[in-house]
Amino acid sequence: MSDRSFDHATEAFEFIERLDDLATPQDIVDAMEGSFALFGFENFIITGLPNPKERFDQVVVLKKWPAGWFDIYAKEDYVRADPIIRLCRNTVQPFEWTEAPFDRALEPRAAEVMDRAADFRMRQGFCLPIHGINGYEACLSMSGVDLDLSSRTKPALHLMAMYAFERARQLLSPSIHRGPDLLTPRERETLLWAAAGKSAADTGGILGITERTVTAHIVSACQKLDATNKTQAVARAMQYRLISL
Amino acid sequence: MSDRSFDHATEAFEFIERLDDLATPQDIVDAMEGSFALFGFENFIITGLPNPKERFDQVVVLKKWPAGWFDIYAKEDYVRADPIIRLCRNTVQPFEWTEAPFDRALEPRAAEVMDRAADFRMRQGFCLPIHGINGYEACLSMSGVDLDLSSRTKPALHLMAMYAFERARQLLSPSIHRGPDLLTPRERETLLWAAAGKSAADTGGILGITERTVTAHIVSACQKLDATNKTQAVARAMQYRLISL
DNA sequence: CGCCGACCTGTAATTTCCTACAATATCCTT
DNA sequence: AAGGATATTGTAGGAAATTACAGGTCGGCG
Repeated sequence: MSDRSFDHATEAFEFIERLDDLATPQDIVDAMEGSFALFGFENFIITGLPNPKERFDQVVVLKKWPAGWFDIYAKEDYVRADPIIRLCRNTVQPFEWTEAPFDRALEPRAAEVMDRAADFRMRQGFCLPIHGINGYEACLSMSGVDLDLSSRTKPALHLMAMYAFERARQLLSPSIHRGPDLLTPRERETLLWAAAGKSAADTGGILGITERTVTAHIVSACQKLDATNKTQAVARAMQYRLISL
Repeated sequence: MSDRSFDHATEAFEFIERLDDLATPQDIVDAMEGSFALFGFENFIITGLPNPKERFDQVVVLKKWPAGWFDIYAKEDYVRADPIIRLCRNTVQPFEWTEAPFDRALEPRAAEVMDRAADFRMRQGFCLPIHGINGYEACLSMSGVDLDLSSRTKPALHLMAMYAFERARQLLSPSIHRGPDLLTPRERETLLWAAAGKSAADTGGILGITERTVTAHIVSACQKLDATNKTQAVARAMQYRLISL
């Protein structure tokens, strides 16, 4: 789309100025809908990263998604398979949906979510990972059929998205308390030593407790993280940033 | 500061476009100097966060600072006392220097660094914390005597600073590309399944090879990653971004 | 061609992990 | 005072991982 005629730079900065006057989350959704539409976007969502015990709908901040698609996405738990979400955790820069890699043969669920999204007019997309003080926080993913994505418009969208998210955070701040408290301190500690290559006996010696107790904490963490063993528990804890090396 | 006549929005986006053509870190410094001067800034620095064992000068990425001030700042180790740096670690949003709190009575070193900076024409400032995948990464702090800081110009500066940092990162870190060769495809693959909670036997079934062979790959990866066991190997591989979930 | 590295497989001994069964103590909240 | 979460420890057996031995094919490169 090259024949759209509006000044994306001016639009972006005016959008940001308007944000301060918005009083409710719905106002932000409306403002985003209007401004993003100029770039060809029909849908968007601002969502956090659900840990294994959270449901997708618990971490969604704002959204304008096609009726039905959200229900399907939540019901099928597509957030666990979505290659967009995965790339979000691993990059800082905004990216187009086409840049999120997945293997159709090895990851049928990934292919499924992308294909079904396309059925809801979410064919192309642009995604903006949002990183905070403790790393990955959220992403703003927007999509449509005929997008205006160029090296000139992307920074404008980037800027708009950042400030929209920040405004949403301000308005919703009391309700965004998402939890580093999934794991207890002991569970984090034992996982941390496990990630450092220590056996349960080693960790017991380090922490001054029995090997058996260490195992108990690891097992408890495994249950909370929905992991089948220590290795997966460590991987999950790192993935969800419950521990950091 | 209010009667400057240039279009900050256009300037910001043109600055970003120019960044792609810059080939050396010095080019970026020159470009930043020119564009930031339009807003009244005379000095700026992009610096990482030094851990207790690192010296300040080891983590500076780019800088245009007054002659002498950098030496003083490094020699006095002011980075440990600087209230700007402290606030940087604790906030995501850009802020003015005046917003960084410190207690003149309780923190004489903090007062000292701010006072001495002012002697070098660094009286007012604007600071942008940069958070990456693993949390706090760096900050871009810029300063001058007579700044153009309004709710209209701040987002422009914010945008320019972000993209300038990202461009500098691209130019300065071949370390982003280091790595994918460390592990062989099989080693990555086996670690990936291990991170997914699969046993060696499971992975063997998935990959169509023997449990013994899977173990061999894991052991090989452990040696390369200097890990004592599978769990640590997975943690290291994730830490160094050799595998991603 | 010979060397090297990736890839593949085998046996066997030892260590570590995982699970299932309990049980006690503390702290905090209702 | 009761209930719940956290932290602690025990026994014991089967599953898995780790280590150490040894050997095979294949493709690229000097």
